[in-house]
Amino acid sequence: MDNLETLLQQHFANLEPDLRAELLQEATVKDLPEGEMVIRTGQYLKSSVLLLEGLLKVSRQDQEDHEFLMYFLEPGQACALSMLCAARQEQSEISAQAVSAARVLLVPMHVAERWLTKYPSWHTFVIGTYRERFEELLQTLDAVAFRSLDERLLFYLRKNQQVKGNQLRISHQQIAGELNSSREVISRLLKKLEQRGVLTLHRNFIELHQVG
Amino acid sequence: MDNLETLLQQHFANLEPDLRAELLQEATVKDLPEGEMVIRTGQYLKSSVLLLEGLLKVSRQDQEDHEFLMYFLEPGQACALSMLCAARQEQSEISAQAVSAARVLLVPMHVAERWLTKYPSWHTFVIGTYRERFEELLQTLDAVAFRSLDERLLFYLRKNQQVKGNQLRISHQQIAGELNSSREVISRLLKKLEQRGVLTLHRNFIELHQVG
DNA sequence: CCATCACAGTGACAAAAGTCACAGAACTGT
DNA sequence: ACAGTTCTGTGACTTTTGTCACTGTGATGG
Repeated sequence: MDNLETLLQQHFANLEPDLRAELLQEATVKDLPEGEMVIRTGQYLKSSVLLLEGLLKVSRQDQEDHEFLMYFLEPGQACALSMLCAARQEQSEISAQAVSAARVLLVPMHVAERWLTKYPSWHTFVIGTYRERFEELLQTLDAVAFRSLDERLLFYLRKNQQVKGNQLRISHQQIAGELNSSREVISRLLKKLEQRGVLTLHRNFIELHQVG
Repeated sequence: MDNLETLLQQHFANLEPDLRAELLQEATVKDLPEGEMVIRTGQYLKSSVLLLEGLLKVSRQDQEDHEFLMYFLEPGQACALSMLCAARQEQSEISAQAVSAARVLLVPMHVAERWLTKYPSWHTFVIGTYRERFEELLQTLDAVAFRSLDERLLFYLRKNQQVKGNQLRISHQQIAGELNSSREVISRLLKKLEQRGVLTLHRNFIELHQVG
């Protein structure tokens, strides 16, 4: 597929050409409609996930109904958690969902491992992925540990803004879920933020104003 | 130093002999008295930290006085965060403190990078370090995000128990700091735990009972 | 056009955690 | 032995967050 090669070149420019070629051979391409789950909690992964197109939302879940937004993945990035689970042959404790229609590459575990020694650029990529996600995670941890819910809400909205723009099509219920809070509380806090002029509330979407 | 080689063999058995030899040449050994900070927030790191002996406490801090226990490092382990900061030439946002007298190896950044391609076992070690710490961090995140303070307190105590044994020499104030709470609250919760028979309170130390 | 449904707003109350004030107990050095 | 310090316990209060109950409102589909 011509299109595929272009995407690879565009978003994975740092990988050496040989590796890109082998990626096309060894990896499975998968197209995901909006809303589809790529990874589910409790699943055993046997592949690493690389994102070619679209937007993925990676979140943490526990036994009960709690879920929790960790970070977004954009094209050219890989899911560190998927590598981690795959490598350990353990159950996934996270889930990934396509926020918008997405196209991913699935690299089988054993291939990914082989490449680590074969291609320096792959190795760098993997290490880089861990590093980036580690930092994201630290930020999230900070927010949860040190900030109160209203600050975290703002943090959450900004994070969404970065990848989705100013118009967020999302319900209060969903937000509550991803911040592990309850709808009523989120409603109240959003109202406050509206009064402060940070955003405007509409039915089923929130309009963020530019930062002053 | 003979002792040093023994320690290396003992705790870093998975590293190939050549690498262990080179470690002795290239890395700086540093002895830390109890309580000493190895890494401070805001510092620029130029080395990765490997632990040979003793116990290190790695915590996160923010601008204000908040601090936050992330995990403990035991001999044979390396600080993933130190690798991360060093590699990025960024300011450290964490701190590491010797809980008991410790001996560490400092591997200069450029050497560590060179080894990544030179020694497969080093490469495996680094990836493994990221993975382990990633998982620890996820656990911590879970605790903070989903658990209430009394559960987190228990989680914290167990974590300490694993590395320090049943007798914890620690004040309520310190605990409060590392859980980002306040002394009074911790005192009260500890009292509850004592009533439940989980532990016994003494001045400046807490005795954990065996898990039933 | 109306029944249904998801979404949003709100008041009242409960629970969890943080803050303030103070007191006593145990250690420390002189 | 005594003063000073650190650690701990506790009651009263506030703030933040969660829960419950109920209302309104727009969308959608027969």
